[in-house]
Parts: sequence; C-alpha cells; structure tokens
Amino acid sequence: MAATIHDVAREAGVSASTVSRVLNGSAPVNEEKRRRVLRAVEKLNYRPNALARSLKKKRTHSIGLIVPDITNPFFAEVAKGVEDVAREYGYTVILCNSENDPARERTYLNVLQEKQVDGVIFVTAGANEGDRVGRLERGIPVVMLDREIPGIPADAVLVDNEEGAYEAAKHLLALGHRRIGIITGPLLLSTAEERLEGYKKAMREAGVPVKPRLVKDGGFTFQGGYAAMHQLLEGGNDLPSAVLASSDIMALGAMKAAEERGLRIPQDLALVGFDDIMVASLVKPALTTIAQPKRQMGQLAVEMIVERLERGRRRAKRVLLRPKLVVRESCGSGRRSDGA
Amino acid sequence: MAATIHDVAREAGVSASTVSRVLNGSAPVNEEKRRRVLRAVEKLNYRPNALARSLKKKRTHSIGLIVPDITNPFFAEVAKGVEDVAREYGYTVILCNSENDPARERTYLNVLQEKQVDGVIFVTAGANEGDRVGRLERGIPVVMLDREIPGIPADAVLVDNEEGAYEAAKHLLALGHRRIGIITGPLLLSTAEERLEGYKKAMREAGVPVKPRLVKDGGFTFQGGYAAMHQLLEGGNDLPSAVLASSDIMALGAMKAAEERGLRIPQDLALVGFDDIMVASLVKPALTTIAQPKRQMGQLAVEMIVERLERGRRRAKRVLLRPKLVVRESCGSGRRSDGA
DNA sequence: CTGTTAGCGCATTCAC
DNA sequence: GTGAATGCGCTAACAG
Repeated sequence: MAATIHDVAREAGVSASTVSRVLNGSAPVNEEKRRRVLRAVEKLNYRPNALARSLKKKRTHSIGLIVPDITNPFFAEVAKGVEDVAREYGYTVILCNSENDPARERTYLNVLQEKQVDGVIFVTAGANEGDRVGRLERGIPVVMLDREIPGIPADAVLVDNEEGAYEAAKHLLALGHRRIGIITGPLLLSTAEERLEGYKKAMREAGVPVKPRLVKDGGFTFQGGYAAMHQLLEGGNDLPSAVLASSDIMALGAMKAAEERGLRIPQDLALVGFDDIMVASLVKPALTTIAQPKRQMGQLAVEMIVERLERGRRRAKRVLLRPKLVVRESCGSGRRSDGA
Repeated sequence: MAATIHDVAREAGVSASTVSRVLNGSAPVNEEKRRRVLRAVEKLNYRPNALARSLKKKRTHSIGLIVPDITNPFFAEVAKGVEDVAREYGYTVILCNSENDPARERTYLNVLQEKQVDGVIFVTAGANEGDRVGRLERGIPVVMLDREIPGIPADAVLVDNEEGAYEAAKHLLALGHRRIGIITGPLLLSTAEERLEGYKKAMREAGVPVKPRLVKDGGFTFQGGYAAMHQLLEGGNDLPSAVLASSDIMALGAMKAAEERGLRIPQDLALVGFDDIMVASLVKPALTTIAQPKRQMGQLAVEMIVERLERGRRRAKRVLLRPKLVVRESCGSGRRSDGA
C-alpha cells in the first residue's frame, strides 16, 4: 500500500499538518522537524495523493482537450502546443478523440466535468453543443479552438479563415485562373463556411461568377477530397483549371484523384491547400498552402484557461490569428496551359 | 456551486446513501424513492464528483500514455488506438509528451503516480528508467510499448523488429542490391538495435559483409535521416545502391537528401522505410516500407492493463506482433504499387 | 511554530 | 430497504 501523509507523520514524529506544511511550504516549520519529515518522505518513498488534494482544494490541475481526430496532423500539432504549455504551468491534459461523433463529444463533455477538470479546450465536430457548452461554461472555463459555436460567450482561439481562403483564391486569380473550383469542409463548421466565404469574396472582387458546380464538399477528409476532386473533374467541359482545397488532407486526396485522371499538377491543374501540415512540403509537387499557427493555437488556448484560473479574468476573449500563404510548387509559375 | 449528493438527497427527501444506491445500482431501492432521486438529479443537474468517488474506491479510471512526440504519425496512430479502447472500457487517457527528454519522462512518471492513474502505457525515450519503472510497476500496471527496458518484468507490446528489418533487407537483396546502407535509430533503443540486427542477419545470410561506413544513426527524426543520407552519399566511390531507413520519417528525410544529390529513386537508389505511416503512400515515389500494426498496438496495451485491473492477471505478458512488408515504388521492384 | 479538528464528496459498512 | 456513521488522504482553520 502506498504511504500516506500520516505514515510520514508517524515516521517523522510530527503531525500530518506539519508534513503538509513542509511539503507545500505553506507555513514555516522548525528546521529540525523539517529535516525529519524530508527524511521520512524519502524513506517511505512517499508521493502525495493528488486526488485527495484536489478534492480538498477544488483544483485538479488537469484540462481536457477534445479533438475530432488526433491522427490528423493538424490536431496533433495543436495537441502538442496544448500539452507543452500545460506542462509548463503544471497541468496535465486529458486527451479526448471525438471521432467527429456528436454523441462521443457529449459523453466526453460530461466525463470531463465529472473528473473536475479545470478547463476544456474544445475543437467541436460541429454538432449543436451550444447549450451543453454554455452550461458547462458557467462552471468551467471553455476555450473553443479552430471552430466556433455561435452565440455562446466562451473564449475562442481562431484563425482568420476568410482571409486565408481569400488570399489563396487571389493567388490563383493572379496566376490567371478563372475557372477555380473549391473543395469545402462540412459547411456546418464555421471554419469551412468562412473559407468558402473568402473564396467567394475573391471571386466577386475579380468579377468572376461563382459556379455552384465548382463547389464541392470534401468533409475535411482525405477520402472526401479525393471524391470531390473526381466530381469536379467529371463532365468533359467546364472543368476547373485550379482548385482550392479547404484543408491539406483534402488537397492530398484531390491530388491523387487528379493523378488518376491523368492530370499533371501544376501544368494541367493548379492546387492550393490549407493548414500547412508537414506532408504538404514533402509531396510532389510540394503543396502551396495557407499556413496556420497550429502549435501557437494550442499554446494560446491553455494560456487563456490559466488566465481565468489564476488571474481571475472574467470577460470572454476571442483571439483571431492570421494565416499565411506559403507558395510552393502546386500552382506553377503562373502560365496556365490552355491546350494541354 | 455544483450540486453534491447531499443536495440531491435533500431535494428527494432521502439519505445520501440511497442516492448513491440508485445512481450506482449497488443495492435495490424502493421504486417510488428511486423516481424521486432521478427527478432530483435531473432538476439539480447533478453530476457525481469523480474525484471523491476515486478517492473512496481507489480507482480513477484513467491511464497515462507517455510518448516521445504526439506529432509523429506513428505515435499519433498508437494514441488513437489507446484512446479508442480506453474509452470503450470507461477509461480516460492522460497524454504525456516526453519530447525525448528523460527528465520530462521522469516527471511524468511521478505525476501519473500522484494522480493515481490505474495504469501507464510507456513508450520510453530510452533513458534508463528501469528502476523507476520497476518501482512504479509494483503499484501500477505498466505496459511498455514499442520499446523495451531490459530486466524489468513489466508487460510489453512489441513488434518483431528484427524480423521486419530482415524482410526489408532481403527484399533489397532479392532485387540484386549488394551495397546496402542502413539508417538506424538511436541504438540505445531496443527497437533501433533490433532493426539493425535484422539487417545484419540478412546480409550475413546473403554472404554480404556489413560495412560500418554504410551504417549511420539517423536518430529517428526527419532531420537525422536527411543528414545520415547525405553522409552515406558522401565520398565518390563506395556508395550504396540501396538504403534501409529504420523509420518512415527518416526515409522521408533521406529522400530529400537523395533528391538534392540528384539521385533518382528508385532508378539510382532504392529506399525502404519502416512503420508505414500515411505519408508513405502519398510521397512520390510511394515508399516501400515495413508496416506496423500501430492502432492495434495501442489497443492491446490498454487491454493488457484492463486484464490486470479487472481480471486480476498477475504474470507479466509480452506480445510480439508481426510487421509486414508493403511493396510500393521506392525500390523499383517493378510490381504495382499498393495503397494499403 | 504546531497539533487538533473539521471537512472536501462520495461509497460502504453496520444497525435497524 | 434505508439512514447514520465512518473514512478515503489531504489541507485549512483554529487554538495554543
């Protein structure tokens, strides 16, 4: 059986409170007793029970992280940022994979609450968890990350998706493209919606009409991007000369589809992604994309929770980060081949 | 303030014990009171406090997962497997990124113990944590994953690395290569050591001497693989015609280096990886590699912990999974590439 | 400075 | 069936 604070107290010939005091430095303790306590701790290999402490102090020093899929490099990067500063502040992170399943998301929200986490970082799968989050939020700090739920006053760390997609589309337009397709994410996600908006805005400004036929939902997955690209490439005429994929993963799927159709990138088709995950620079041609500060997003989210917890901030805060166009090879130099 | 079991008891006009009984089904309760309790729970939006329960029951239903780097696709896949079955069994997972830092690893081992996790899944960075793990292991089930620490009786989920590397090398030999280089991981990791062994064994059997000059440590990182390949390619003569990289990440780095040297893969240089992460099938040429059952490894690890916890297993168990050669394009075998 | 007392919120005897 | 009492291991008053 693991030693308790009382065992240590007995071994050192002092009271449990004294042991607690030396271990937490919460009050001055006679030097002699202090040494005895430390020795006893050593001898018994004593480790305080964090459960008991948390129960008493009403602080668990743990935060929950809910993501749709940890194997998605975007979320893995975010998670790393989260874990990293959480550790610095003495917090532990509970990893929750929602698998894009609203039910699972809901379950986790409850579990985290029961486990008394000090805060939650929530990348929602888009289900309408507004009520639940709102209710939870009254007791526990919640930071929405990457995706917003409209109408709740929780903190949020977001990227200016409209701006990002706008830049991406403008890049394509500047290269002379006019028939530009877009593979969107699920439009119930603010993120996907905003990227579509940015695309439309750029098209509008350039005086190019947006054709519904060139807008396909790729569900933010590799498979979805693959299927969407095939759809875009169906029907002999009216084909896009460029495609904006709303995530790198989808861009990769799209690339595979284009390849299967015998299209060369960038000669026959220009392609832009979104996220800048590591693979983007590794594939051939290297993917031009909109980079997001993934690591930083995770870091900021933790800091926002700590601010509320340790510095008592009350007002909701919303951080909007700027994405950045990274030009690589998948859009070519700008001369679009008309004939090929 | 969150409602407690006493609030519910008062609201329902019963004792706290009764509330506990209906919530846990631990004893029969009068139907009428039962309804009243349930109603009260609803009304007060009561959530049991898992800390208090855990303190009492000495079970937290949480397990710790220590990995070197969650952004490494290999570990992300493992983590997904872990999370997935942990959730099924009602466990929560605490994510710990050691960043390959022994100090951090040590800290996490302690933190997990203090948080009273019911088990630990440990992918060690290779520091000699034997003592610590051994001591911990006496109180908490520990499963070593992917990497072993010799001499401790903990459970382990491993892959037959020697066999995998042996197959990889034989593949290269069968294609007629004789000057085969290897990029290893840090040799203090059992994993890296065993892969090197497999390579040597294949070479020996083929009667090809192993030249130290063709053995380079790539540290299991992209950068390391890149640097190692540059070293292998230095010095005009005595160059390898094929290279076995002990991880896909390193293979990718190696690919970049080869490219910089103007070498075409597979025409000028054959390359095999290890792991079969998603990117492997996406790069060009698609990477021939040794696939590991990543997801399954995570799943098994959790099951081994649950076995000890809920079915009282005592004897240490060691599972050795078989890796599998996946032939794609990077060795120019002429066979069709396969998507896996 | 230090020991004693009193909970944190729950599950579990133990009587009734 | 059910309530009262007890304690999980710890920290925080409260007296000295």
